[in-house]
Amino acid sequence: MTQGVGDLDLSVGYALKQAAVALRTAMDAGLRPLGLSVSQYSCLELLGQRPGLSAAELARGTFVTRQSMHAVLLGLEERGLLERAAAAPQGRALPTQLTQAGREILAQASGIVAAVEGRMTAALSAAEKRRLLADLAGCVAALSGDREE
Amino acid sequence: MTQGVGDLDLSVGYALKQAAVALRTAMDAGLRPLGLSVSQYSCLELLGQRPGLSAAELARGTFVTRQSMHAVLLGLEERGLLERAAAAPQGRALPTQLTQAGREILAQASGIVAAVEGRMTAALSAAEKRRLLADLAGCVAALSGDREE
DNA sequence: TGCGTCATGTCAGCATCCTGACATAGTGTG
DNA sequence: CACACTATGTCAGGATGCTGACATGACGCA
Repeated sequence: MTQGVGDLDLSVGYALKQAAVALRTAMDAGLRPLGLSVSQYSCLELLGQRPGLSAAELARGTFVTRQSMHAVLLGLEERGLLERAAAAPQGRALPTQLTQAGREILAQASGIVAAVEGRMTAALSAAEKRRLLADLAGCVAALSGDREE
Repeated sequence: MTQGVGDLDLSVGYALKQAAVALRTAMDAGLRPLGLSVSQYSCLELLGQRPGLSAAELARGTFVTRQSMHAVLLGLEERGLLERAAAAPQGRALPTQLTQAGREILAQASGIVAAVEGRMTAALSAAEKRRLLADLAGCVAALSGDREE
């Protein structure tokens, strides 16, 4: 046993990586006119949907480390797209909110990204989309949670 | 119009990114004992299945740029895991091949990665796996090929 | 033959993201 | 109260990947 990976064309992992790269590339190209990176957009989008999140919460929501999110936040704050509380109202977490400029650029970016995602899933019916979502969620759960058995 | 992305939990792109990150993290953890990064493993795996590929072909096969692959090849060559032809037998492409040491470490790495992928897709039947593969391939095709009609 | 185009290898610079580490604030436990 | 533990923000260093650029070799076309 201890068989290898086998034909790459039959590997879910290979296809997953390919799809993720294709999506990231398409988003990057679409967002470039706005001067936003995918990471910056992800941060804005999450913050737009859930105002007041802290840096650590934003990091978990965008699947990066606190340190990476910290750098992203510094850039966005310098551009005036978001504001961070100067002092922590509780604990050490500093709540973050979009500024008016941030909301405006997010609206544009969100439309662009929605178009990209729409193009990506155009060939899928609503039911197929839900199925794909469920499959991906299952893969995530299988990888992150259970450690042996 | 120009609606935004909407609820992230219903976004295929969000789930795709999450799954890709989870897979990469799991592979990274599994390969760390061997001293291999995911990029290095990807290169070795592709080279093992298709010996003699050039750097540019390896780059396309692992979804990175030629420049990134160049750096990966330098590291693997220095470790004695692969050999590159000194001169180009045709054109400028330098064919690359695994050394014996490369084949040995690839065998171990491939087993580890296969186990990770197996864990990821354990909940899926063979038919569901094919369906997921087809869906992902469809997403890639929809994003990469057609530029407006 | 000469020229334009393309693919490849390579160098330089920049952005992103990671691990490791440290200080601080809250919480639980003896 | 003292101590351990966790969560958060932040700094430092290194690894990785990208864009831009340049030179070289192969090919097609006039």
